[in-house]
Amino acid sequence: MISRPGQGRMKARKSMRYDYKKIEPKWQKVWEDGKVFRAVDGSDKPKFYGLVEFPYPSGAGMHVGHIKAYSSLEVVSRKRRMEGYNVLFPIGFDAYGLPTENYAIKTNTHPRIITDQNISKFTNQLKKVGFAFDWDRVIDTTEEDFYRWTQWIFLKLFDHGLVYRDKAWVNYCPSCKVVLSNEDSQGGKCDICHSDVIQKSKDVWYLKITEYADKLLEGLETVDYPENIKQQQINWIGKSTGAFVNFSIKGVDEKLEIYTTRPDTLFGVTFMVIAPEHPMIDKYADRIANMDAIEAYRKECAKKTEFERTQLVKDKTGVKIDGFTAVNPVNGKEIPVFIADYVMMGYGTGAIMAVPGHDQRDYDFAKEFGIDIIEVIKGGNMDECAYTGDGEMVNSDYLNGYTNKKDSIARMIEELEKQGIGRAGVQYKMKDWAFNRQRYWGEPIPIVHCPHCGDVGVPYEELPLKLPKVENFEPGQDGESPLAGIESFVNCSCPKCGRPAKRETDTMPQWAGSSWYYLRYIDPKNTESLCDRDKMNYWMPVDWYNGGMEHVTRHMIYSRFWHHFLYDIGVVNTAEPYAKRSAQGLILGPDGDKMSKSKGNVIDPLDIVEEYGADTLRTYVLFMGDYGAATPWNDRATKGCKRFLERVAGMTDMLTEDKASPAMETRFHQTIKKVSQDIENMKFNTAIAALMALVNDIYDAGAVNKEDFQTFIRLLCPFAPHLCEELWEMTGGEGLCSLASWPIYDEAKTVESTIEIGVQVNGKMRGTITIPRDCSKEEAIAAAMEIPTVKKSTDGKKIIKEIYVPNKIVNIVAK
RNA sequence: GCAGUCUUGGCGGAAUUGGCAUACGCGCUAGACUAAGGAUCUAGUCCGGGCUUACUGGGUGUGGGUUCAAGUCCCACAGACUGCACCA
Repeated sequence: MISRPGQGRMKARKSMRYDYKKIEPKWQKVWEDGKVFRAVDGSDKPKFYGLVEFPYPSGAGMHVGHIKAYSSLEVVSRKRRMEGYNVLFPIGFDAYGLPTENYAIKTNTHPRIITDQNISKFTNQLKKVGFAFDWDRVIDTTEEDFYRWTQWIFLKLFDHGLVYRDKAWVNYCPSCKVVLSNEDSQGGKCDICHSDVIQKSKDVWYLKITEYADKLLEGLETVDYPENIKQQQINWIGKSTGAFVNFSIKGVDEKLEIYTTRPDTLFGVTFMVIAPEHPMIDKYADRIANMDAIEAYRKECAKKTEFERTQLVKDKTGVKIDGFTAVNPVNGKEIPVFIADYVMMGYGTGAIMAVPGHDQRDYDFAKEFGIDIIEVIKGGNMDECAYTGDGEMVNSDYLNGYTNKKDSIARMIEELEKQGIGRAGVQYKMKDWAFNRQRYWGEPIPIVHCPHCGDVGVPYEELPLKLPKVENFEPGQDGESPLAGIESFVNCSCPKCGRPAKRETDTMPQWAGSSWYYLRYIDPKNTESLCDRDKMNYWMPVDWYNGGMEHVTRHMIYSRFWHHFLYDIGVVNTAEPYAKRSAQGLILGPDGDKMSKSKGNVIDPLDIVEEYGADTLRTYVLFMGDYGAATPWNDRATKGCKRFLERVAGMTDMLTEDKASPAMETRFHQTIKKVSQDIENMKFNTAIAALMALVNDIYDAGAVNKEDFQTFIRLLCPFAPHLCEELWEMTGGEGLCSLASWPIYDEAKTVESTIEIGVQVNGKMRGTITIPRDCSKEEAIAAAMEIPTVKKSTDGKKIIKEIYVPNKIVNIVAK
């Protein structure tokens, strides 16, 4: 070890050397003026398309969470560029949305103005952190030349029969006055304002995403997503296989169709239940004797939010329909029909066959209403609860004796089809995508309602259908869109017949623009198509997409659906848009709670940039913990990262022309390997730890070869690029550090010639030996036996076994 | 209820995938430099015993198992988080 340079001198120099307030703006200007991070079209180089979820430009500005979300691919992209790739790392703004509109209403300012202000605020923040985005490709989903193509895709979907309009029970938010998709109303709460969602009958535009359910499932097998993300998408799509069965209704010429995953339990059916909204009730209202009671029950259900409906898991309620009964098609038995709110209109056919012996909900209901319970699968106790396990089929005629569920289901479906009373079928939990919103700040839906021709698409050449400028953005009465009040917009002529017609006044949901934005980055200024085909062939698919776990089901499934559709109609060149997906963990407040304005624990990234510098911020958000895990913010630890960067700057006092020692050379090669691999595996925390450890070793050595120092600078550059540019320039590096080559390691030089390994006796550590790498067992055992403590603990004992795992461990088993 | 992830010092977290548990950082303790330190540097820091040297016992949520060897694999239990949820 060499003694350290004089401390006083170091102190003075260091503060001068690491003047982040001077360094950071300097290099940001160099990068921007030189368009250093521009993606090049028509390059011969291999490409890398790194995508981060573009932000919603809220008035609050950025959050450290945004910084963490972008930092991963920022580092990967910078590394790729240094490795010689042509990199596309773009950013844009997903700017349509309710918060802006609500703020506009509150402040009586046009959402356009607010959006522009917020975008410039975000842009300023992003630039101050030094992200290597290609600023020539910024997109904004609310701009005409962008949403023109969002509308274009909608029209293509419409032309291909994937858009339909229906009166439906929808999730409706009385506070936002808007129809919500199931995705936007989870838990019965509005995703935007968190108030209770109610059920309302409305005109709804649907996109037939269910038609793509199987393709979305199959596509998952071709992409590199983490297992938990795949699983979430699989659960969301919720495919189940089973059968549709028709039950005839006594006295009327009507079949009641149900869906079941266990058709083999048909002999155990003792009643049926239909959803309160089931159309059959109104159809036969005149034959139902207790219509009053049924109406009363329906009213009660409508009052309940979906959340309340799903909360009452235990107590089953319902009303027996007094007017018709059903017939079990396999045994001719007459069974009662109930309405009950534990059956949902939105899944299957809105009607079920109830098998109380083998479904807990049906069991609870049967107990409540005193209905027979028949055992058809052996193994449970019908007096206690429903038996949902496997077992031998009983009381089931031709199914008796079957013990395998697969076989009995197959046999039953065969019978159903033979007798013409049912068929095999599949169901999805995922429902069609409710696509309209009664709001101003969104893409107008390009449809004209003609009294003669019906719903007609706006001609493609008339796109964009511009969002008109209005004075008043408040939703109209009964949740009508603000656009409904603008006569000049509403009244038009039918594109087909030319006669007077009216425009659709609803707008698209926020998910529309984000469903295809990644394509526009490839060719943001194109006026002829949404993206040039050659450019697409070069850049697509997105190589790596990072974002939040909260977008894994909604945004990602919607955009995969659109992309699959565009692929089917020949617009894009790949079936799947994203080859690889990763997700960052949350940054929690210093108190360990989720950051929120109301808790007052939000960290503003610009405060950190001001106090510690952008490089410290960037390094800390990646160093703070496992990238995928939620980690609390720690201001002290932030300071630790700054200390590290100061020590890096301080190394310029130790530069020498002397060659590094063999040991130090090994350390460098090890670090290059470690950092390179860790970045690929998103283990940024250990990559930074490895850099810190190397700095510690260099400080211990007291000197560092100048070229080695430049190697170090290049490794650190993706994390702390401003400082590294400065040190690169200071040490006479050619060009920009950001464009320098990524260091390459020599595998042979990553290993020491002699290594220290542990020695155990009976599995207990007794010491270590230093031996040549890959040395023989004899040599290692002999060295191990020389250790006094090993001698002592084996003394007088018989050595039964000597285990030597080369370069790992010696274990001596003695008795 | 179903599915998935997880539980390691005072704290955030490492552990090349079965081979020296606690790397790196924070904090803390002592010291140095200071007029001063919430700056910087040095040494120490899993818990306990020990002539504080040598050495030694215990230790990765709990209990068991496999193995020469378990934070890592298997079984059971407890707890935390995330997503879905009367999905027929």
